[in-house]
Amino acid sequence: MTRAGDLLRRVPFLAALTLPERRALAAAANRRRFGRGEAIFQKDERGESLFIIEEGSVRIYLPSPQGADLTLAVLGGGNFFGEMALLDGGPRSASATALRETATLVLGRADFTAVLQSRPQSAMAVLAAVAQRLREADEMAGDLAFLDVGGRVAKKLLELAAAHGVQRPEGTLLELPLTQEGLANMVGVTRESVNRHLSTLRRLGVIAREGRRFLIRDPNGLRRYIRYSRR
Amino acid sequence: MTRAGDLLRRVPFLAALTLPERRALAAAANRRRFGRGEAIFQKDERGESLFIIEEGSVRIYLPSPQGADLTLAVLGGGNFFGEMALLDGGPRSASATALRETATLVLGRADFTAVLQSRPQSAMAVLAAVAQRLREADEMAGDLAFLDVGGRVAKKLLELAAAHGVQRPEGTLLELPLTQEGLANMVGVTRESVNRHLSTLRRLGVIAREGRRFLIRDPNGLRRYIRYSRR
DNA sequence: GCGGCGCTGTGATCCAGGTCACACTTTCGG
DNA sequence: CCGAAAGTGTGACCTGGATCACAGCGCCGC
Repeated sequence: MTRAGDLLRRVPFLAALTLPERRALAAAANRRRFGRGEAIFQKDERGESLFIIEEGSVRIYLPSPQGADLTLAVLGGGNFFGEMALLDGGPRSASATALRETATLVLGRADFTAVLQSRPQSAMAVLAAVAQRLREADEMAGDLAFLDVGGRVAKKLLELAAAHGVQRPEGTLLELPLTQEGLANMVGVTRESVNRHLSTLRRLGVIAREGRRFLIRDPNGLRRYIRYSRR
Repeated sequence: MTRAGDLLRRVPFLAALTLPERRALAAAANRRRFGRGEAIFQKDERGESLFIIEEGSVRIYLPSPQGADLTLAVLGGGNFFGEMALLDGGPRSASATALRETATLVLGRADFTAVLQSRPQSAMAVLAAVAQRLREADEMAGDLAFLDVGGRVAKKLLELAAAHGVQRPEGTLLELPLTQEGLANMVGVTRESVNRHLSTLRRLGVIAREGRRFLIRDPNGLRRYIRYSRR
């Protein structure tokens, strides 16, 4: 219980609650753990719960009728997801799976809405978070429409660097181990195309491989690689 | 003022306000009119206001560094826009222009947040609306990643039919006059490609031109035309 | 320490759709 | 009512990226 209380204080939209309120919420919530690769929910299911990530990481994606799918977001500890079905009453708009061993707190609709209704600050924080996500979604659509594959790959690498980068003397190292297939799903192309662009970027000395992670030697090289070729 | 009061009652997220509150809000708001084609705001500007459409219609779009741009939404009377910059404090995430003579009510940040903070119902309604938009944005990204041009065109026609369609004995007529260029900007392709797909759809007897509008003879034909070819 | 499986790298091929160029038609303002 | 401007239809061409098909490679588990 104490652990959960601690967690909840670090979730922005619950920060406004008093300690007893957070305790009560933690008591009301269920905990669920998911193994690496385990599905949390599927697009189009009905959904009545909000998930808060205690520990681990979760991939939110649109499944494609064909094999491949499109990764919309990868979320880590302190983040929440699954709110959309609760807010607008529709079915789940995307699928979610755990990328590794992940622990979550699960809030039912009633508890979630109760918080939003009683705490204007919480509602504002959720509003800010959802607006932020909408912003990112629109940007993604723009990238798909305007950038060619090379540009999308380069831009995604920069984003990942900003989110998960660690400074090193030789450049920025991307923490999270990422397969080319994974990157391909983030930018909506085939693995082979990603491979070819990474090869040329490597040849240009812009990036390098460090085991299963990427080292970004020259961020400006990446920026220059973003060409608004299409339309 | 009375007019504005009437309008405000029809805006979902303000429905919870009492009449005097709506009057006060209408008094606090400015009114602005925009001519056909006039810019309302530009992407990346700072924005401190929310717009409520009294009458007219507004196109929200991402400008492309090259000429073409991507239309994210076309909004009509009773809708609001410009909320994102207010909610998350960022710059305008897209540009907006009036498609025809349009009258708006403009709410400053303070008035908007005051309503959200004092009326849980209003906050919930805005939350639902924003969630809805996020849903649509994600779907758009999925369409750009998964559908070929023909599929995107067909799907967009179906959406437009649902939103602006009028039943006719021969099929569904799309109210809003729409140029091929306009349609191309909605699905992120060139005007020429749209033209070719429309031609084959017409040849198939699925759609027909009725002056500047479209007549959809066979919605199922459109549905069949949506192929998840890519990836 | 070795066998296998998941990842990476790359060539060959094909085609959807972008680009350019131009003629025809409709619409609308003066 | 006429002329310009906006919108439509189509051909020729070219190219980015998908698809298919393997060949190394390295990491992991037994």
